[in-house]
Amino acid sequence: MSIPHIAILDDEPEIRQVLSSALQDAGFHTTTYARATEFEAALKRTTPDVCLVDLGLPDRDGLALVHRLALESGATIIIISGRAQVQDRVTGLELGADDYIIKPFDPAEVVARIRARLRKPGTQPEARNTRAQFNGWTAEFDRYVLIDKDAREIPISHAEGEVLRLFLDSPKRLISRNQMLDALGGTAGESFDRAMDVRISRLRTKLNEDPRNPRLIKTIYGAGYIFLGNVTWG
Amino acid sequence: MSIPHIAILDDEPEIRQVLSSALQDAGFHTTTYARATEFEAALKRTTPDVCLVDLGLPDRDGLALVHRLALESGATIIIISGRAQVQDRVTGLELGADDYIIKPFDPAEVVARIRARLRKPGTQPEARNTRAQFNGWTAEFDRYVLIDKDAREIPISHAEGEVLRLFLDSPKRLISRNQMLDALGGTAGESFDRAMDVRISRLRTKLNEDPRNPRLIKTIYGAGYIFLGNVTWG
DNA sequence: AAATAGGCGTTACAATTCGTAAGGATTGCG
DNA sequence: CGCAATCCTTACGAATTGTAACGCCTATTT
Repeated sequence: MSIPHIAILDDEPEIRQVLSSALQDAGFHTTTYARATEFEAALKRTTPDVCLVDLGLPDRDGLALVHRLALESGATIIIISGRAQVQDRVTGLELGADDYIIKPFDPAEVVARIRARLRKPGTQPEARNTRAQFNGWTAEFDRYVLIDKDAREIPISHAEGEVLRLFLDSPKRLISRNQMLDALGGTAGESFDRAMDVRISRLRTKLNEDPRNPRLIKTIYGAGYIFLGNVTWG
Repeated sequence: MSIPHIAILDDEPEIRQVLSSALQDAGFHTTTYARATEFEAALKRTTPDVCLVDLGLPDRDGLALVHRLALESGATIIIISGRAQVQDRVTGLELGADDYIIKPFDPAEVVARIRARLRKPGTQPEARNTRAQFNGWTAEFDRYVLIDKDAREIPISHAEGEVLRLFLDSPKRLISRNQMLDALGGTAGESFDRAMDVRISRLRTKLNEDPRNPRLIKTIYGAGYIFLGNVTWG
């Protein structure tokens, strides 16, 4: 499974910060926006899996934005709001929001509610594409093979494939060990992160990475990994 | 779509009454239960679309019930509870609830939250058809025959057919051994899962799978199997 | 009813996968 | 430069899976 992507739209920097770090700790990718215009511009390029929207935005009517989002994107929308009246909540939900969280909130509950959403079938971010290309390589995930520039096929194991798929789903983006662990169903084992090293090591071998100078899978000391290929799916 | 059916489980008659009439006014069918045992008995006959569960039940641990429900039924589960601590909510959501509403609640919000749930495209049970096609093959389950691209008929046994039908019902999805066992009425025998291997092995043979590079039935080490064909029923 | 054939679970053994351990290499910091 | 933390790699072995061979059971035929 790939890493779900959460968009956070809130005008208060502190709240963006709190939510973003809590969600990242929980294994999600996050992107934050301070204004609706930024957010809408970003939506033209890519759709997140979940949108956290603060209704108290200064530069736009938040409810109208929620409504449009719901109609057009199919993403899960969670409103965060200081307005606690039942009528506000009902209106928000009727206009298309999937959930409504009242400030002040506890980040742990936000995480739990997002997890509950993503658990349901049909909301998982797995478009489960089957083939991707990057830097002369082709990966075919239905057969679990890598194909190099000379059309030679190199089989990869399932575990290696899942790691590679994770990278290809989020290229040029830092992926922490924690994110890998729970994206790949880490059994929270004590030394399971060592296993992840090994998986990546084996993958690097098959990708002919030069250990001194890895071109595709780069290690960020103390933080995680980053995949540097130019990926196109399909 | 037919009229959604909401089950209400609460030991206080007044709350049952309030919820039930609000939901009926909103256009849902409702059934109420005062005790978990009643509720569970009813579940054996039919599954509601949404379950409203009060956690303060006297005769059972509500959370355990929620957990079991979530695992087995796939229905939407909404907890209603007087316990307002964040930790309670997080626990309930982690155990499989889809939403968590705190008493005292406003019936209008309950309705809005249920509507928001049912708006999402959910999976519905499909009619059990008798013929399916995939990747040049045709399977006919009334006669238990496989037909290859050259219109040659290959008989398959009942046990093989059941496995194949399971795959065709959930293509491109991981199916764990346990799911197979209880879908096919495995008596959880000690070494009965070995039998499943053999069934699959025989099925693969009839599908002309290359053992080194299976294209249709893929094994995922430690997890189960995935069927990769493009299936159309009918 | 006996004989026969096929379905299917069981067993056993070979092959594969993948985590773990251990030791070496690298990075960051004082 | 030295030390500690982090990371890489190799070898090994436990667990999982594939499949051939065997035998029990049931149904069908004679």
